[in-house]
Amino acid sequence: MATKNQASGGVSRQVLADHVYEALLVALMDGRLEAGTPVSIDGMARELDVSPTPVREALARLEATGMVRRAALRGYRVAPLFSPEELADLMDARLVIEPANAFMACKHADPQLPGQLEQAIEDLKAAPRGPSFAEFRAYWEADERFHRLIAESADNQFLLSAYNALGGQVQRFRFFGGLGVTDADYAISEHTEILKAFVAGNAELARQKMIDHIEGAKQRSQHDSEVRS
Amino acid sequence: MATKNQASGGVSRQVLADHVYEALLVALMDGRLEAGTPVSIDGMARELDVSPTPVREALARLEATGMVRRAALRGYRVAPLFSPEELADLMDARLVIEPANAFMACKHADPQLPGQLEQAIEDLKAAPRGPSFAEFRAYWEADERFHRLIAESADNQFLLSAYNALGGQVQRFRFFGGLGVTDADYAISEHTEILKAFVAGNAELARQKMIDHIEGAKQRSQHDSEVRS
DNA sequence: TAAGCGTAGATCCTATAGGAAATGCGATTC
DNA sequence: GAATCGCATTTCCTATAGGATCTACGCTTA
Repeated sequence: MATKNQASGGVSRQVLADHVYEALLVALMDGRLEAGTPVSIDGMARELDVSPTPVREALARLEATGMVRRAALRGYRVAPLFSPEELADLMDARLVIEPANAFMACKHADPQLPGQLEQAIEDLKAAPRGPSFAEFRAYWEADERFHRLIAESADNQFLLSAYNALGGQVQRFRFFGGLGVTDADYAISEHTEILKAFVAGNAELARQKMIDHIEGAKQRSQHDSEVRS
Repeated sequence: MATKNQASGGVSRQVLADHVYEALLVALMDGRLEAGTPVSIDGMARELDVSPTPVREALARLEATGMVRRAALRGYRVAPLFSPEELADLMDARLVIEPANAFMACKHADPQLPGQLEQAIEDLKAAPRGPSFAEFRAYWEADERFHRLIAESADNQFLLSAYNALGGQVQRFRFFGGLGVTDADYAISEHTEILKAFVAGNAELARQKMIDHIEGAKQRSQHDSEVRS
């Protein structure tokens, strides 16, 4: 996410910290690193066959996403999975931010946006939905891209930061580790409704459809939580 | 901000990275590190007489606040000051998040909250307002505490994260470097209005007063931007 | 005069080593 | 039997060193 490979070149010896970040992300999403597990800097360095320095930097970045937590002089631990209450809180927070994003993005009326949104929906339809992160990663990225496109088109870097900070956008998908994606059909349908509002240029409708979508996701996530427990 | 000193002990040998973080923060707020200036890891390490490792970690944390930006293999640079347009965007983002915080916080009706808010207002009145960060730091902290108390009382960790992510709460005050605080009287008055709504337990009024406050701050910040340019 | 190249310096990135603190376990004592 | 103390191991934190890359400056050449 935060890293981007430079366009020119090709191989472009990537920074090690990026590899470590990626490896930790996959491990977290697959559920291999369970909630509460301590993440030893030295240990992880041995496991990935690198020095502790890039591991330290990768963990510092991960901490900002909320995936791990740091206690001074005690190291990092994997953040706990969301409780149903926290998941509901996350959706409430999204209900504050994302409808506003949709409204503003629709106001700006970027002519390229509808096409990009449609592409994201198509990718969502095509993506596999298996239980391992390697499988549902494409789904996650398509879903994320849809919401991020809207957040970016709102053209307000701070709202974008706020959206990013929710982070739960990432964490939410940790639930799918070992389960697979469960709400694809609903999500595709609701995304399409939002797209329609954008095509029509109806900002107020876009806001409302976004509300509908997130409230739907909220209810479905509650159901998933109960299944898992 | 993000760091907390452990309660017991007292001296509690702080982590060096925290000192570096603090030093960089002060330098940024005072305007000693101007926008666009490269922040050399090795150079900063020499200047602060530490090794590059804690500097690297401090910069990684600062990057998450938006105060500095990192280009892979090229190091860090001080993020540019906000343009008037960006400042307006920041206020628009606050208008999305903070009124919702106020509404929810008032709904929760923590009996301790009004007293704490009043204390924050009193501190705001008492704080000096000079042009250097050392002088107006107390003011900044009292203002920050007022808004943060409300954000925390909303009792939704994600909205709190979103509020933190704005970060502009910090950056905004970079404008006061060399100028001093300019809108203290207005801020105190508006904060008091918000407090009244909390005391009355009127959530809808709290939301509205927060809107009034931020819109006021928006207009005043625009004025400051013009003065500075 | 302007453009291209090469070298020197600075900087980033990674690895390694060592001191300090924290955790865990066993022995001792009340 | 339970609690406390002490030691060993693990882990974090910081410093130092070296290789790789980028930047800047001066020189050569057309």
